[in-house]
Parts: sequence; C-alpha cells; structure tokens
Amino acid sequence: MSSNGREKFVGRKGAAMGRVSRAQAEEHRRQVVEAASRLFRERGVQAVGLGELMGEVGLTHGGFYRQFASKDALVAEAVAQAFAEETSYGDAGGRPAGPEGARRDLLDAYLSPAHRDDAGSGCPVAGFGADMARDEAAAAAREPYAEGVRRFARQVSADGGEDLAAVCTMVGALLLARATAGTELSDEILRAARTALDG
Amino acid sequence: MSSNGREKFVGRKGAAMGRVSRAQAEEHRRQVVEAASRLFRERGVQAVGLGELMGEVGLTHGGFYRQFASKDALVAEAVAQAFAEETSYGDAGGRPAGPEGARRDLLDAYLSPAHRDDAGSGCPVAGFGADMARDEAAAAAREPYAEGVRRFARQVSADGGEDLAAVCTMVGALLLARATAGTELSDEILRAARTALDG
DNA sequence: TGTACATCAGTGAACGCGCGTTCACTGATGTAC
DNA sequence: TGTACATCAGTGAACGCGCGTTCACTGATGTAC
Repeated sequence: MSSNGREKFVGRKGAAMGRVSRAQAEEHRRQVVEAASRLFRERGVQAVGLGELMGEVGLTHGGFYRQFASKDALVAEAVAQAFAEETSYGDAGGRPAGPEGARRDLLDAYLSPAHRDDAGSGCPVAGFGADMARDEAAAAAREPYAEGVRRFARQVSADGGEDLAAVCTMVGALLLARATAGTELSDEILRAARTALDG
Repeated sequence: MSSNGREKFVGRKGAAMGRVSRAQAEEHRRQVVEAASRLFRERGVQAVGLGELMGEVGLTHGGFYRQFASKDALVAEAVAQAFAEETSYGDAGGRPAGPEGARRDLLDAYLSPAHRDDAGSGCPVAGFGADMARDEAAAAAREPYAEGVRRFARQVSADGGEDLAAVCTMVGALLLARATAGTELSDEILRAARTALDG
C-alpha cells in the first residue's frame, strides 16, 4: 500500500515476466490447445474468448498471437487434438472382453449420463458437431473432423466396416440427452438408444 | 444534397415514422418471431443479433423492446413457433399412402440433401438442439423443446408409440451431414441412416 | 361526424461491455565469441 | 567457463467493432367527448 508503482507511465508496468524457456513456452502452448479442446466442446467456440483461454493457463491474453496465427487456427488444432485423445467416455477402458463385449462396453459408456454431463472431455464428434455444422469454426477443421467421424464409424462397427448409422444414433442421442438435460426425457433418450443398438 | 437537415441537433432526426396501427405492429412482431425462428436455426442464437433481426422486417433495432422483454424471451417464442409450424421437410406432404408409405416419405424427406442444406426452415429438434444443449438459450425454451421432441417421436413411430431411437438416428444424421457438408461423407451419412431406418 | 388529446410503435443515439487483434515494451533465455 | 548481446515469450494498454439494452423524442393512431 505504501508505494504502488503506477505513476501514469505508459510503458513501465510492475510485474513483467520477461522471456520464458522454450520448453516452458511449448508447454504453455500445449496447455492452451488442451483448454481450448475442452472448453470449445463444452460451451462452443464462440462462447469461449481468448482471454479466458489464456487465463486457464495463467497467462494474459496479449501473448496469444506469439503462439497462434488466429482464433480459427486454434480451433483447427483443438479439433485435431480432441480426436487424437482416444477418449474412453468414462470407464469402458480396460475390461477384457471379446469383440461383442467391447462394443457393448463402448455403447454403455458413450450413452451414459456421465458422458452426457461431461461434454468437455467427451466425444469430439458430438462436442464439435454444432460448431462444424454452422460455419463459425475454421474451414481448416472440416477435413480432420470428417476423418474423425469415419474413424469412429470403424471403431463402432462390429464387423470391421463403417457403421455410420450407429454413429448417427449415438451422436444424436448424446446431443438430445444434453438438449433435454434436467427433464425425464433425457435419460429415456439414452436408454432408448442403448436398447436399439445393443440389440 | 442541398439541405441535409442534420445540424447536430440531438433530438430532431429526419425520418421518424411516428406510431403505426396495432394490426401493423402485431404483424411486425409476428415477422420478427418468424425471422428469429429461421435465422436462429440456421446460424445459432448467438450468431444472430437483434439489429439484423429487426432489419429483416425493415425496422431499426431500437424498437425491439417495445415488443419483447429480452432476447431470451424471443428465443423461447422462436422455439415454440418453429415447433408450431408443422414442417414437411421438403416434399413429403400430400402423397396419399398407407401408414408404412407415410413413414417412408417422412424419412426420405427428413434425410434428404435439401433438408440438410436448409436448416432455417427445417426440423427444430435439430436446428435448436445445439443451442439447447449449451445453456446459451433461455431456460424458458427447455420444456417446450422437450415436448417437441416427444411429439416428433410419436410422429416417427410406426405403431403409435414413441420411437426415440429413430429420432436420435435422424437428428444425428442431419447434424453430422451438416457438419461434414461439402465432403463425400455427408451424403453417405444420409444414405446410411435411410437404409438403417427404412429397413 | 368532428375535434382535442393521450397513447405508444418506431427512431436513432448512447450506455457499458467483451470480443479478436495489434503493439511498444520488458527482461530472462539462448547464443556467439 | 565467462561475458556481451540478440532473441522473443509474455505483459498490459489500446484499436475498432458489434453486442444487448436504455432512453428522449416523434408523430400517426386510437379514444373521449
């Protein structure tokens, strides 16, 4: 309180950080992409500002452009990063089961209330779908997104092909369960999709 | 060019419109809700400003609050209006067919490229789904939206019940076809969903 | 039916705010010798 | 290994812009008599 050091000078602030090691800067960059991947899925690209994203990592918004060309460029990286994560949608990870059991575990985890309530670390096909459908997101993310949908369709397929219809049912169920969260209908939707796909 | 009538006076503008008849005002209000219902579905609630909406009707943004309490209140009305429309998703309207043929016509229209490319006048379950899933939209629209999903599930059902799983597949397919529009995958998705549901 | 006046739909400027982006500056890191 | 200096990650203020919302004002509509 005795000396605040803010005497109306224009270029002399108190707590400038100076340069940071390359390793540290790379780590910061990685953390920003990860935060973007999470928050964009959770609330949508438009609803998350660069200031908030940089704040998640403990930085100020001004440094953003030292690491990224634009917000759109970050969106493309965040989409790619989300698909690279290999999420397990909850707990269907390491159970030793035959191919039939594995598919059932995937479905149960994907169509669980836990996955519905945690979009941030959930399926990127569902999490980025809305932003990709409207052209707010970078066109640069279009192709990686489509490739991610195909990969997911192969993962879901029981016979090594692409089960696009099952992906539609799963993603649709997740979206509608989220859109009706808080009503009875939400759980009914998840159950109906599980029943239809589990056979 | 000779006299522009803009002499820095603060309350004397050129082209004030004065009052408008009640019927005219009601018509304006109706048109704003309709434009909102269309543009919100097309680009999302956040991406459409009040200025643009009022402009669609030929008015300026200042008059908005004479008709609506807030943007959120308009969102709720726009959702309700979209569900009240009874869209036909293209051309599956008046064909005389048995209940089986009617369901197939509905599916074909719903899963058509035309419906994918015209979100503005398309299915409100899909068009408002993303806005409802993230809580940007008014909570006031939550209940009408859920009721609309149920009604659609009854409409889709072949046996008079609620086919929620089919709704998931249809809405998911439409969303993913829109998210991958412009790639080969988009049409593949629509076909796969049609095949899975048509039997 | 005609006149006087209150109502209120719409105008356009202004409010505070947060956005994406740019920039002069700081000072520790990284490098050249 | 030690010193001199260039680099550049991060800071914080500023840019222009559009947003949702408010407000004083206009003047035709609607109403009272």
